[in-house]
Amino acid sequence: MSKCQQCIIREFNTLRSLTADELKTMSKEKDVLNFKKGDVIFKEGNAINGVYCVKHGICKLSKLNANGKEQIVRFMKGGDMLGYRSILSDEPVTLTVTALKDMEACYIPKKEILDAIKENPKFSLDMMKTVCGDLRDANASLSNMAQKSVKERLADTMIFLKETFGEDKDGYLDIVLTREEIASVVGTATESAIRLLSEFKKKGFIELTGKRLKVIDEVGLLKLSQGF
Amino acid sequence: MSKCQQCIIREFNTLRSLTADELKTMSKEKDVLNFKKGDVIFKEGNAINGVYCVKHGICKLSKLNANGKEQIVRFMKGGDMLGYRSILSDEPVTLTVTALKDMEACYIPKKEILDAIKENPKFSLDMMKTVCGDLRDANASLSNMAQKSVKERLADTMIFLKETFGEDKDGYLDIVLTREEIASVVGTATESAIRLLSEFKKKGFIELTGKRLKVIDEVGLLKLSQGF
DNA sequence: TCAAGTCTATGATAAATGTCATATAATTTC
DNA sequence: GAAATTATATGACATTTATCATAGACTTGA
Repeated sequence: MSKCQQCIIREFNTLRSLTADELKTMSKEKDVLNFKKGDVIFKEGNAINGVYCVKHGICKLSKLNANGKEQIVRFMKGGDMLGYRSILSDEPVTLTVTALKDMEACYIPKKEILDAIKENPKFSLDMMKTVCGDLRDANASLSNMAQKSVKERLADTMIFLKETFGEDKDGYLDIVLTREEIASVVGTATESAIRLLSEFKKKGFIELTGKRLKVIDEVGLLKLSQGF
Repeated sequence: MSKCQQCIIREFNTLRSLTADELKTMSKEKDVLNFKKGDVIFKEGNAINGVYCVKHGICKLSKLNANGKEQIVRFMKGGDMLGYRSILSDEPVTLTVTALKDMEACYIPKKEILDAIKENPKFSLDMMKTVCGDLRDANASLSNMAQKSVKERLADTMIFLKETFGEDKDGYLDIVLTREEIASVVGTATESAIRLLSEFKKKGFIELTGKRLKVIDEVGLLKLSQGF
């Protein structure tokens, strides 16, 4: 079984603040889980008893609204911690998490995290920074969602996906989404997203090959996202 | 000078987890500040070196977007803590805070808060719960903003204002907002907000007397907010 | 491999929302 | 308290966005 102490991904998240001893106990208590593309890791309303430390893969965090439509609230990838909000606030999860690529994640029981918070102020503060960062981003998204047009938001999304997930050797985004999922990030109807993607392609901002997507003119997209 | 130990408001926020000793030091270090309606407490981009524990009054937290429009992200009232995100993540503030009513708030230097986090795990965990709660709310707002119509969001806002700020003896909401501010909460144009308020009034959901606002049919508004 | 299902694309149209113009009401300032 | 400013209200219209319909492309599974 892999040891947390040797896990590289740990350097990218709050677990970096743990002591060697704490890591050892965590390593003993953790489970290594695998998920296939499409697997649901947990669902809105579920009670979970641990956090998931993502090693590889990508997942989406979404909320189902009254009329059955999915709103993607954010993505997570290697290094991110899933479910910490629920654990920390001792509430059921409020988002559904679905794998978008095959994933490997370590399940760390609640107790380990809460103990570490009690014992290790550095970890505690680091954890707070993570939540605070998420909160800052959520507020920024809220403001954008409220005030930008669909076109501007789609441009934002293209840039965000490139910056967050990078490109493969051919320059295509290293994340594959359906048009419906793109629409659900942007907060619009699938048809509207499709239409605007075609427009972006026509204007030379992006390239489309099936579901594969390449950002060609990031500066242009940036300008567009700011309303020019 | 008032003592934190005897402050009732403290019972409503994370400071309730502090020990008597911690409260004593905090009391010594804090400043009591007063703000008039309209005063800006801090601005997007400012560096602050402490948090504000609100005793009385109401303020709005907003973000200015590229085209100069204000987006109200949330409100705070007695018991809430302002600026903690910036302190915890050691970043400038990302929101502008403006008093909507005369306010009294205690300014607590950063050091006191960070020390308490290091020393007192209960406070630390309580603090985390607060941030996590804010994050949950922000995600929910994001999803609503993306998927609900302006009319639905306005209905939500009316209910939210009633639940959060209550009513005076005449049944009017205990918060006074301009139409522009209402629009800025909902995320729409001022004229659209005005039009829909008139419609709500005509349909008997609310009563309008100048800026004073009364919710008459909360159930009706709730149904409307869910798309009926 | 083909049939069924899903996804993407696009036109036509409807509905929602924003913008501009204008008028009146309320508030502020001198 | 009158003039100036700001806030509210509403009409007319433009623009954006959603919805419905249809068709072809792509996947998937028997």
